[in-house]
Amino acid sequence: MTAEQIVTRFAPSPTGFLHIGGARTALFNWLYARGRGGKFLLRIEDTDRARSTPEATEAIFEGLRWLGLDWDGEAISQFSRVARHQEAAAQMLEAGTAYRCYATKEEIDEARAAAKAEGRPPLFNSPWRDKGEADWPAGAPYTVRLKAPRAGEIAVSDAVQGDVSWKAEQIDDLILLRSDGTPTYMLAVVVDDHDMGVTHVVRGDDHLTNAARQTAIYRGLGWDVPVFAHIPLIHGPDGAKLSKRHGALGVEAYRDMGYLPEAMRNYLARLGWAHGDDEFFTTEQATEWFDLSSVGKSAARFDFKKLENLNGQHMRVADDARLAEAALALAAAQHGGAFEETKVAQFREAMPGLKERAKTLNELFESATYIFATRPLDLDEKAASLLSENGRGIVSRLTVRLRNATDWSAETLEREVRAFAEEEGLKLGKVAQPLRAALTGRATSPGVFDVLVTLGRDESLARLADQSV
RNA sequence: GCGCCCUUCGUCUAGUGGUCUAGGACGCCGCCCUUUCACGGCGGAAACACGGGUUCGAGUCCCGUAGGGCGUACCA
Repeated sequence: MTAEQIVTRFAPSPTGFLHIGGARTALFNWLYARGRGGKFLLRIEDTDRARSTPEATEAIFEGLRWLGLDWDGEAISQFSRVARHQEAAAQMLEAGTAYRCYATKEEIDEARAAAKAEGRPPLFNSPWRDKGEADWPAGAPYTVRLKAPRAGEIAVSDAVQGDVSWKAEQIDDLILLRSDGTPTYMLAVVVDDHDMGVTHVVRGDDHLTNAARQTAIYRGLGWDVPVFAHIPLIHGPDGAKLSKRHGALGVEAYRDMGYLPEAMRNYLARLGWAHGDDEFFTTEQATEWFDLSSVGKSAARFDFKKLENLNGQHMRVADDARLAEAALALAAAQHGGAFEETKVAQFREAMPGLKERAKTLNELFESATYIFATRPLDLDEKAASLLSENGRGIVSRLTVRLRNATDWSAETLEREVRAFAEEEGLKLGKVAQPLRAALTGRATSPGVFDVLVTLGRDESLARLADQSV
C-alpha cells in the first residue's frame, strides 16, 4: 500500500476580496500539498446566497493567481452540491445519528435565554432528540439535527494545536439541515471535504471548536476524520483582530502598492511559521521546508515595514525585464497612458541601478521620473526648498546614459550631464558623483550612472563648480 | 457567563531541562561610505507577562493569576 496522497484545500466564502488572512491560509495549504506531491483544491463556500457574489468569486481567483497559488482541477461550488448534502443528512437520519427537530425558533430562543439566566451554557437540548416517527406532527416544518454524544468527550488531534478536547455537554445538537431543507455550513464542509478526498484541513484557528462539532458529524456519517491543522490568525498592528481599518486589505491592494508576489509569499509564510533563522527565501525553499509541526500557535501582527524590506530584497534578485514590465503596468494603471518605446527601453536598461534602492515597484517607477517626466523637470520638494533658500538645490537620482557604454571617462560623463542640464534649462553647479563613480568603478551598471548635481538659478554656482573634485 | 487557544526584544521569531551572561530578522539609535536620497558595512539599545511549584538545574514541565484571541446562530 502506497502512502496516501495528501490533499489540502482552501475554502473561502465569496463575500468580498481575498483578504490577507485568507491568502495566508491558502498559502499554507498550498505549501503543504506542493511540498509533498499532493493536491491543492479550491472550494467556494457559496451557500449563503444573499452574501455570495460572482464578482467576489472572481476576485478570489484573481488574488490566488496573482499570488501564484495554483489549484488542481476546477474550483468547486458548494452550493451546487446541496443534493449531496441532503443525501448525507438522510443517511444520518437513517443511521439514527441525526433526528428531526420540530422546535420553533421562539422555543429555542426562550430555552437559551432561560439557560443563560441560570448561568448555564446556552445550549439547546431539543426535546425531539429521542422522539420517533409516531411523535412527528404531520406537515410541520422541521430541522435535522446532529445527535451529538451526551457523555464523554470529543477529542481533536490537531497538527498545530495538539490534542484538544471538549466535554460532550459543551457540544450541542447542531442543525444539519434547515427547516427549508438547505444544508448548514457544518454539514456541507464535512460532506465536501470527504467527497473531495481532503486529507488535511488547514484553516484559521477560529474554526477550532468547529473541528469538534465536525468530528461528531464525521462519526455520525461513519467516515474517517481528516487531519486538522488550525493555524493562528493574523492580527492588525494594534494587536486586535484584523479589520478593514488596518491590514485587512485584499491582496490586490498589496499588488497595487507594488509588492512582488514572491515577497508576499515569503512574508506571509514567515508569519506564524519559521524555519530556524531563515528570513529571506524562495518559494521553492519554502515548499521544501514547510511543515505543519513548525507552525506556531500564537497570533501574529502584520508588519508593513518588514514586508517592505523583504520586497526590496526580492526586487534586487528579480529579473530586470520583468521588474520593468511590472512597474510600468502598475504605473499605467495608476497614472494612465502608455509609455514611449525608447523610454521603456531606457527604463529597462537602468534597472540594475534602480532596483538596488527601491522597496516597491511604485518606488521603482518614481525613481525613474528622470526618464518619464515631461521636460523641463520639476525639481523635487527638497531641491525646490533648498533652491528658494539659498539659490541652489540638489536634484537627486539623475541618471545619465552614455551613448557608448564602453566610454566611462570622466570627461564623457561630465559632458553628458552638462548636456542634460542644458536641456532642462537649469544651471549646473557641480558634477561630483559621476566622476567619482567612473574613477572608482562604482557605477551601477555599464552605460548608466547615477549622478549628483547641484542645480540653480544663481551664477554663484559657477564657483561651486570650480571646486569640484 | 461557559468552553477552547495564546503570552520570548516595539514587531516577526529561534529556542523542545543544562551549551541562554537568550540567537536571528525588521524597525530604531550611532558611526562609516556618500556634497541628496537609497543601498551597503560596522556597532548599539532592546525580551523569557506575573506568582507558586517539580527538578541538582526551567525560557523550556505542572498549577494559579493577569492580559489577549477565538467560539458559543436555522452565518460561513
